[in-house]
Amino acid sequence: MVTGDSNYIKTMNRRLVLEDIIRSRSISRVDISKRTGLNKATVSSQVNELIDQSLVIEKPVENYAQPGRRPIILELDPMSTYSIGIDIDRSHIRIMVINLKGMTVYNNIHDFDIRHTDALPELLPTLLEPVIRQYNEVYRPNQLIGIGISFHGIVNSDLELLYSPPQQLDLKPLLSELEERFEVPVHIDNNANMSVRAEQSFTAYETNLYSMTLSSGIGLGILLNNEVFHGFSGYAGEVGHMIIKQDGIECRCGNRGCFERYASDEVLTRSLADSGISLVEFPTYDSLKADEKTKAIFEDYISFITVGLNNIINVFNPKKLVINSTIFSKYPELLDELKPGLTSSFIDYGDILISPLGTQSSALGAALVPLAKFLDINHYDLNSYHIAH
Amino acid sequence: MVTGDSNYIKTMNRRLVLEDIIRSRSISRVDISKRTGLNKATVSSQVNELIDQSLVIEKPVENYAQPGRRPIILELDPMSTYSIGIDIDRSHIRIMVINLKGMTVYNNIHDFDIRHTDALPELLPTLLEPVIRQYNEVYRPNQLIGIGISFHGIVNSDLELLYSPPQQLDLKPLLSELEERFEVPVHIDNNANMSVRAEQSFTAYETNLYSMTLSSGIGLGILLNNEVFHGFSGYAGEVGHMIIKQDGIECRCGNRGCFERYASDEVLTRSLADSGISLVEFPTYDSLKADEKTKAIFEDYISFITVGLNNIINVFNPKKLVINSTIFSKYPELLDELKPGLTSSFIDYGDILISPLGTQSSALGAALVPLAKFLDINHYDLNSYHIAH
DNA sequence: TAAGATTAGTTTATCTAACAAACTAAAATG
DNA sequence: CATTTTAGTTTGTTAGATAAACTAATCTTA
Repeated sequence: MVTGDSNYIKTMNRRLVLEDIIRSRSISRVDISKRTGLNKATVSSQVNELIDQSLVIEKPVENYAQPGRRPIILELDPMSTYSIGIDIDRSHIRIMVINLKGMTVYNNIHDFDIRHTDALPELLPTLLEPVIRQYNEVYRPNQLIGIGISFHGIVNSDLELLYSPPQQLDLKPLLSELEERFEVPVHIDNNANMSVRAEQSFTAYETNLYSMTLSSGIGLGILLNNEVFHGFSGYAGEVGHMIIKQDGIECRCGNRGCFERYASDEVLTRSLADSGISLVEFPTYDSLKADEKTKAIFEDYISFITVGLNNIINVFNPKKLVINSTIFSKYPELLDELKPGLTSSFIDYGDILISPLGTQSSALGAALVPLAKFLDINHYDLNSYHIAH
Repeated sequence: MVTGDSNYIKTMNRRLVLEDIIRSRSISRVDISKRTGLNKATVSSQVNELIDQSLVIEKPVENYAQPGRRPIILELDPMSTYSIGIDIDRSHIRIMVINLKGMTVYNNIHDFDIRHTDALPELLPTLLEPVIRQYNEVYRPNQLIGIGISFHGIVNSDLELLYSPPQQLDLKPLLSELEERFEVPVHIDNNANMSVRAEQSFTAYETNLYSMTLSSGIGLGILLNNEVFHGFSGYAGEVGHMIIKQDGIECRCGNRGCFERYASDEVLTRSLADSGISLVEFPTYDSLKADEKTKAIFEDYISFITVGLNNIINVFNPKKLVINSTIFSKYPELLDELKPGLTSSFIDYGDILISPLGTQSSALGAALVPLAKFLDINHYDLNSYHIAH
């Protein structure tokens, strides 16, 4: 059992200091002391250890006109370490490299076929090898601190991947292959779970945050108390399989009337395609609504999304919820049309946002996991940073 | 901000010790040391303070045949303090008194009419006065440590009660009236939230636990990390207003097709009444299924409950979920008929239980809140105790 | 029944890390 | 150039955890 001793409080206070440096971007020792409530001496000793560990660097302050000794500005050392995030969806593999400050320094997409998922233990090292070789030169040698992988399927507590059409894959061989090859920890999780971490770090910092991801299916990344909520065996957040219509359309899961059979981006795209409309050409929202048929398709889509959101909101009463959807990114007007449907007497929420990270969110979130583990911090609030895409 | 210092670790370790004494019921200092990992000396000093505070008593061990010095058995002092829990539903007020060990020492029901909710600031003191006078004599004087009240409606973060038909009541006058009159803290919450605390303490100890309460409406008490999850403004767990049928039956909340319009105990009871059947006479389940009409009513009920449970399970992936329902208590066979409906490919849960606490759970949970606050502990695991009903 | 074995709980000395207060450092101000 | 101001460091104190040595109390066995 975890007990309280001197080691415990030291780790705890180290975390407070480090989290504050990250959140503030640039901050002096005194200000950390004021903000955290820790004694100046405590902050000094903690900071000096962080500098010894090459995590934090000191910078002289510029344009300072107050009397008194100038503060020494503390920042994360961007040249300290780097982390790799990988997102594996049905047709692509995205590989991202981010530095300690969460800045994207590499971002590349490879074609992939979900049917060849079992080839990943050979494919991934091949793709990663040149990337790692390159960044080991940019940074101090061997400063890769970990790899995070996002899968578009359930990653259960036995480290198995469950995906559609109902199929199961043991991920342990892939993990050990990568961990042995590159000698770093490898973290895996579902894409919605990885996304919500990225949204917390880059979009909207909340200790409790929810990220609804609409693509081929619908998943909800749930962040409670700065931690991804996985449930008892890793199946939490499978909101795509909430039943919103009894005896409705058949779903791959075996039930009928699942939310994702009505409101996923894939379903909408297919409905539009059946009417001869492609969103690739990016028609304006007004032009789409001009056509009676597509107007009806969008209205249906909105009404189903509203039902799902209504259910999620009634369960979680979220302060903030982020929607990650290509359709919503293209047509933010949808959000305004949806909100009037969320006004029943016993419903309440703070804000619903459209993700600015889009399809990059899961790879970004995946890359954040090793960083947070390495730094031993609970949250990684980078909202004050400018993000390089 | 909460920082780590000597005071912090002392409180933390005190909590570990006290929680272990409660969970074990009877335990020696050495065993606490072994179980928590705390040093023997630390446990001794913590325990001695708990004894000084009259929370713990020492007892000689009986029938001990091992060599060596006999352990001194530690237990909570049942005569130390008491707590009051009140449940206010649509037609009754239940008042319970429990001691430090969570044992029920008083349990009484008064008639009440929900339409007179605004009369509570006068009514409650009148009902409580004689109870408190009596128990101040049984225990050391003035050892009431707090009052918890469970309401069958949403208690939001502004301390307002929202209930059906849509109505709003400011609870602050009631709170201050009671706190001034009896000079103890008063805690309020929704009935499902209070219930889930009681289920954790008495039915199934889990750090994450869910309790679905079916009565006039349907609520989900959500316990995450030993804490009731309220969401951003107190509206979390309103699963009764999940929409399970688009354009379905009109609900008091303003939407259509809400879960509780199909699966609440009240709805089933009314459907049966319309067919001339009353459950008060407690017909056997077989006799109910013999009649085609009632059989169909029950099948509908099960199918709707299954949809709601499916949705909750897909969101939370619970290890344990407790159903609190008069119908399920009467006919536990319903649970077996329901489970085959929860077997889709992407669903997983540990166990679904029927509450053994029944209609007492919310008052019990309400009484537990002041105890846990007073003891400054995170969980109150009384599952090893025999409960006196 | 007395010595030895065994286990429970206490006492003592040590250590760690936080803290308060006194200090030094380094700047603007007038 | 003395004064003021603020940042950061050094020093001494304190609380509480720990390990190890101790005392207490009991059973075992010769």
